[in-house]
Amino acid sequence: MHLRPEAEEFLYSISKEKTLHKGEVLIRQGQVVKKTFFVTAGCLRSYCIDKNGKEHTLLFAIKDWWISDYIAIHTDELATLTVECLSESKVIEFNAKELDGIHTRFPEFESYQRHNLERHVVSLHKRILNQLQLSAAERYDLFLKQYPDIERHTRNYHIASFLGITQESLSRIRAEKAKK
Amino acid sequence: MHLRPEAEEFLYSISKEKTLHKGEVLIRQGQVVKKTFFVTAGCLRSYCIDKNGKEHTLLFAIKDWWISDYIAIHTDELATLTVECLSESKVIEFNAKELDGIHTRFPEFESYQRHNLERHVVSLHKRILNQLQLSAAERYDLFLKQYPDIERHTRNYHIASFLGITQESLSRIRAEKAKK
DNA sequence: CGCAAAAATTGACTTATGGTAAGAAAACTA
DNA sequence: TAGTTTTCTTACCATAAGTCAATTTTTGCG
Repeated sequence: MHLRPEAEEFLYSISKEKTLHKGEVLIRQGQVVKKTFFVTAGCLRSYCIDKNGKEHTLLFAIKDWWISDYIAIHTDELATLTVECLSESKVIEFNAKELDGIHTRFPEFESYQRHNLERHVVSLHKRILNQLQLSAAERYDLFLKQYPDIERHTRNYHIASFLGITQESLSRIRAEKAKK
Repeated sequence: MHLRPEAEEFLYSISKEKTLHKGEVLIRQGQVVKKTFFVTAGCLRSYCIDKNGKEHTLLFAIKDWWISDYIAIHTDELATLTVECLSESKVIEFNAKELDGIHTRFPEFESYQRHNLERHVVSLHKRILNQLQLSAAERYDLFLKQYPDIERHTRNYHIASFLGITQESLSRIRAEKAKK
C-alpha cells in the first residue's frame, strides 16, 4: 500500500492497535457491528452458527487480511458472524463508518481498497468453484497448500467447518493421507 | 449510479452495446480475457468445466449485473471460465483494461465500482455460508427466491450445477416439492 | 405441424460423507 | 507433573447425493 504521509497519519488517528489472546471474540453473532480489523500477526476466523448449533467457518484471516462481518456492515443488520482470535494475534481496529469516510479525504485510499476487494472477490470465486468441483480430500489438500502451516493456529474442526465437512470426516481423510 | 455527463459520455465512448442470442459464447475457457460485460436484459452465466467434463456454474447474471472471468482478469491468466448467453440478452461490452483506466479520469467511478464490489463480496459470502449449512433442497428453495423466474431462462442442469448437485438430484428434489 | 434432438424424470444401485458413541491423545491448568 | 478438559480418532451404521441407464417430456427446427 502506497499512501501519502498525511493519509497514513489519518489512518493512525482513527485506528487502534490491539493485542489479542486466543479465544477472544471481536464480533459476536447478534450484536451490532461497527468495527473492522486489519490483521498484522496471528490468526483469526469468522464463522456462523446454524440452527442445529453447528459452526461454519467463512474465513481465516492471517497477516495482511481484513476481517469483520461484511454482510452485517453492508446490509446494516446485526452480525450473523462471530469473529474470534485463534492464537495470540495483533490487529488494527477501525470503525467501519469512519474508515469509509476516508475515501472523500484521501481518494488514493479508494483505489487501494478497490484492489483489495478485487483480490477478495477472486479468492471467493476460486473457493466457490473448488467447493463445486473437488472432493473433500482434494479440498483439504488445496487448503494445506493455500494456508501453509495455518495448522499451528487452528483446531481440526475449524478446518473441517471451513471445508464444509464434519470433523470426523476430516479425521478420516487425514488417516487416509497418513497411510500413503 | 450517479455520474457526471462527461463520465457517462466517456463510458459510451469505450463501450459497445451488443444483442446476444441464446447459446452465444462471450468468453471461452482457455482464451485470453479482455472484456467485461454489463447486462441490461436477459440472462448469462459463467461456468467452468472440470477434469471429468462436468460443468459448474459460478454465476448467473441478469439485468444490472456485471459478468466476466475476474479470476483471469486479475491474475492475468487465461480464462478458466466460459461465459455464455442463456436467452436473448443485451449487454454493454467493455475492454477491462480501458474500464480500469476510467478511475484516474473520473474518480467518482471508483466509488461506484467499490460499492459494486462490496455488494458482490456480500453475495459471495452469503453463498458460501449457504453452501456450508444448507441441504440441497434448502439451497434450491433459496435460489428460487433469490432469482425469481430465472427458470424462464435456465435449464435445470444449469441450476443444479450452480447449487453443486447433479441434475438427477435436482429432479428428485423438484419431484418431492411437487408432492406437497 | 411433425420430427429429431435435447432435457428431464425415474428406478436400481453405489459411494461419499454424516451421526453416534467410545476411547485415545493432546492441550491446558493448577 | 498430575489431573482435567478439550480435541482427535476409530468403528459401526445411516443417509444424502451420485452414477448409470432406460423412458418420457419438452424444445427447437425444417
